[in-house]
Amino acid sequence: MGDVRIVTVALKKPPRSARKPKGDGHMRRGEILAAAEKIFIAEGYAGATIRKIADAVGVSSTALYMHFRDKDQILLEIGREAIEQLLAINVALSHEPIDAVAKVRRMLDAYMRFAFDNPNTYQLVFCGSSEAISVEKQQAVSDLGDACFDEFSGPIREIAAAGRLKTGTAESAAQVLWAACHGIVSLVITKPSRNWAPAEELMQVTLDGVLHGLIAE
Amino acid sequence: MGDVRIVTVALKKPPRSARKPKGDGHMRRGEILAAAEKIFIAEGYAGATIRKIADAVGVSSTALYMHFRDKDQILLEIGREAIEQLLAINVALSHEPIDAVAKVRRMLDAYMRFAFDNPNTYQLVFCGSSEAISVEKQQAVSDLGDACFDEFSGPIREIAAAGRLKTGTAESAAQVLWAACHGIVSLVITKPSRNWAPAEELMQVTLDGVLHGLIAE
DNA sequence: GCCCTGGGTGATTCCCGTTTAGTGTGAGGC
DNA sequence: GCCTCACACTAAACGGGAATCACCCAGGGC
Repeated sequence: MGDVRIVTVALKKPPRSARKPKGDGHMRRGEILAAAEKIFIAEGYAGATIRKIADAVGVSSTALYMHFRDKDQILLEIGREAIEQLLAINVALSHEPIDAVAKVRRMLDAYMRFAFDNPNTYQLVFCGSSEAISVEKQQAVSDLGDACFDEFSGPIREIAAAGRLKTGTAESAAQVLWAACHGIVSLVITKPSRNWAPAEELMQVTLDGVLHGLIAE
Repeated sequence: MGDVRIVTVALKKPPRSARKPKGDGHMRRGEILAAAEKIFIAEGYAGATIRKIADAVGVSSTALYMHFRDKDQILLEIGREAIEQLLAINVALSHEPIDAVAKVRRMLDAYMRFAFDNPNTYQLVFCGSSEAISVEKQQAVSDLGDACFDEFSGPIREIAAAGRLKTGTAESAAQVLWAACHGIVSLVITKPSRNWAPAEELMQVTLDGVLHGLIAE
């Protein structure tokens, strides 16, 4: 066979019917993540099955296990990347020269908008979309979540140190503030059929209420 | 086998004419619910499989489909019964001769305690434990949830009518108040490995914060 | 006594995530 | 230029989920 020419052509267009050629290094890994993310965003955790992802990549389902330990690893990797963005936002905000309360408000606002923009990812990471994902599997994502929370609780500790906390400790106040925002976005996401007030209004009422309720002027 | 006596006793039972519409059927349904509830409370949605429930009842898995359309119907029925209790509490509270704000606080307090007492049921009903449960399947449970929310938003409307709402409308305020409580309990339930402040403190800070934040003295 | 009915069953279907055993291929030593 | 070997890849299968099918059988109505 005149292999030389065929090989150069093959680099542009892999043969379809035959076996899919090896992906160069971690290229295949990226392809899998891209396909999985698309399906996951469109159809959620249960809808993103191993076989569907494999078909989208053009590869057998077994091949996914060459690159990821199991299904959860694929989806958690997607979640990890998304939360890195959230963390980046928080880090950026934490360095801005603004009042601690404004910082907290903008962080929580960004958090809620992130949730509304990435509902399936948000559910996966913060609602235990599938209760079956074990703790150690979630470790990488949980650590990032902790990092986000740490960025967030920095300004809260400032506020607490300034004696401006109306109730609770810095820790419980931070947890409650976070939870209030989680509450509204998770409910709106998981129960879209209820007739909610407009998202903007809900976010604003939540922020106003909870900040004025916990933090003194 | 000395079964004769037992049989004769059983024969006395049917008092009504025609085919017995209840008796066996109704009993079996109750048995299934009891077994399912036990397993569901212990092992959650994914852990309560059709086969496990059927084994616990001592019946083939197919038999469950004689009494329930599918698995979700069984578990949603359990959820429905639980929420009826919650609704009863809310109704009772709404008739107490106390201040509207106190009413709201006690309702939300009861709500959070209910969630902590029935974590799996709470997840099933309020966290979309399995995102795959379609809207119309949830109808019965959703209606009860709406009834609870209506009981709760009664006093809120009173408060709004008295001009004591610091921000938002009666509707958005009610949704935000509910969501704040949902947020803290759902996070604590689904992420038990995080180091949370004590549940009592979280509940109190949530209630204090959100009520003072949204409602004027 | 017959027959209809309805709860009950084992086998089956389809899909899921995951595993096993085997195959084609390309890079590297000779 | 050939052989070898590691490895990306595959088909097939496994175990276990939900749900369905065709049948079975005991009892009440006639």
